[in-house]
Amino acid sequence: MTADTLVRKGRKYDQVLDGARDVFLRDGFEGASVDEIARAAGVSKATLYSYFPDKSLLFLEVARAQCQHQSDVAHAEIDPADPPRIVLGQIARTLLSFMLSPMGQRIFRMCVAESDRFPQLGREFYRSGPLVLKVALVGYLTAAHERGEVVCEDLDFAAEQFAALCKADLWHRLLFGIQSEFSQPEIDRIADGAVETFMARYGP
Amino acid sequence: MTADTLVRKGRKYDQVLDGARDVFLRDGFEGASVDEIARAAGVSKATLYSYFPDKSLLFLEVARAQCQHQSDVAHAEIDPADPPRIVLGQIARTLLSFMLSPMGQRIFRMCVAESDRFPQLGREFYRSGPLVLKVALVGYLTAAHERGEVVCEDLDFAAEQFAALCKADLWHRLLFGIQSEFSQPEIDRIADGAVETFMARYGP
DNA sequence: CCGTAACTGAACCGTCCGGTCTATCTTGCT
DNA sequence: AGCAAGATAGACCGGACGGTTCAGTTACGG
Repeated sequence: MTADTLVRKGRKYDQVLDGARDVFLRDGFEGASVDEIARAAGVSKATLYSYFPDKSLLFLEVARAQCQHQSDVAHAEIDPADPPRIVLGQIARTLLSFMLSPMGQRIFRMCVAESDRFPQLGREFYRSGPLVLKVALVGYLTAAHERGEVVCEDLDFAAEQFAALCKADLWHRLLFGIQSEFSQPEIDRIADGAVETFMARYGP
Repeated sequence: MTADTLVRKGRKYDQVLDGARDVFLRDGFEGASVDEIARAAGVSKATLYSYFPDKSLLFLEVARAQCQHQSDVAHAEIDPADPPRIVLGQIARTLLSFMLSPMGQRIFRMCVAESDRFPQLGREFYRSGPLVLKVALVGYLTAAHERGEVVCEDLDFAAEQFAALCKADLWHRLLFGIQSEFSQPEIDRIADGAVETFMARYGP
């Protein structure tokens, strides 16, 4: 008897979660049928229901796991000694590549759509994603501030503005279906523009 | 016989559209049941189906009307002779008050959620809202640029950045259910911050 | 005031979905 | 080998939904 079988209720737990993640991210909560999830997971409906008492809890567990995963990824490696232009550029590119990825897009879409039905979903997503990045950014800005590399009274607000600048243009085009693929030059343009504007305001 | 009865098929057309708008905005496309729309509209299901051949077309018509209405509202009154700080502040407040309003929030949520099912929805929303505002902003910036009040090579990009700056902080809190009501000082803080940062980069 | 067209309410149909159940098969431990 | 726990397929149930139909009522123009 392995530790896994103790914690989880059986061997196919991960299969169920993986299948559910695929279908939920593709079709949303209402759009996904339990039969299809079971099929995608290669598992019978009875097995699925032996792990999760109902569809909502399965959905929340998928969302939770996905937020956790996002949270792990979001810990961008920041060297607090590097100058702002370098670090901000890295962060902008990390953020943009996630936001514009199919996975990032689907997660966001799902959170926005379902956060009425599942209020804790939006909050958890925020805490595990945007907030993590913001905390890291504020941490770095504090260090840079002490070195006089940034001049600002409200680093928290500055961090929010920087994140917002990364969402200019491309992100809305993606969200509203104007454009779905982005070239590296397009991405660089947004990232560099964000850094440039941020430094114009908060640079020494 | 009035013109209305010629164009539309009957007296209750507006009732249907109003009821449908309320229910769709509250529950989304899937979440809204035709029975409930009929009830909210004070109309029988048969009447509803005499106007619209199916639920999708009713939804699209509601969305179209709403985008049209949004487009009318989005035409902020801009005096091209005013200095940037004044105009940008006005625009920021107009944009913020719409984004943070229950209606603006619901429309956005619906567009994001349903633009997979209805690809033209996202595009129409974009064209009738964000794009209208952006065109107005670029128009003003061009005038200000010629007077030397802003210094910039890519006014289009600058306009996108300004709109993005208005979405800092508050908007995400609203979207993810962290906060639902906003005081005027909170809004002013975002608007003034957006103007300040924009002018730091693009001011003379 | 009458006829016509719009409207009503409710019953109805077929479909799909979430969730349950059962009878059978597989797996892993001893 | 044998047994218990878990997994399987699929039938099944109740209910909701989109959409249709129809007999009866209302409202309005000539």
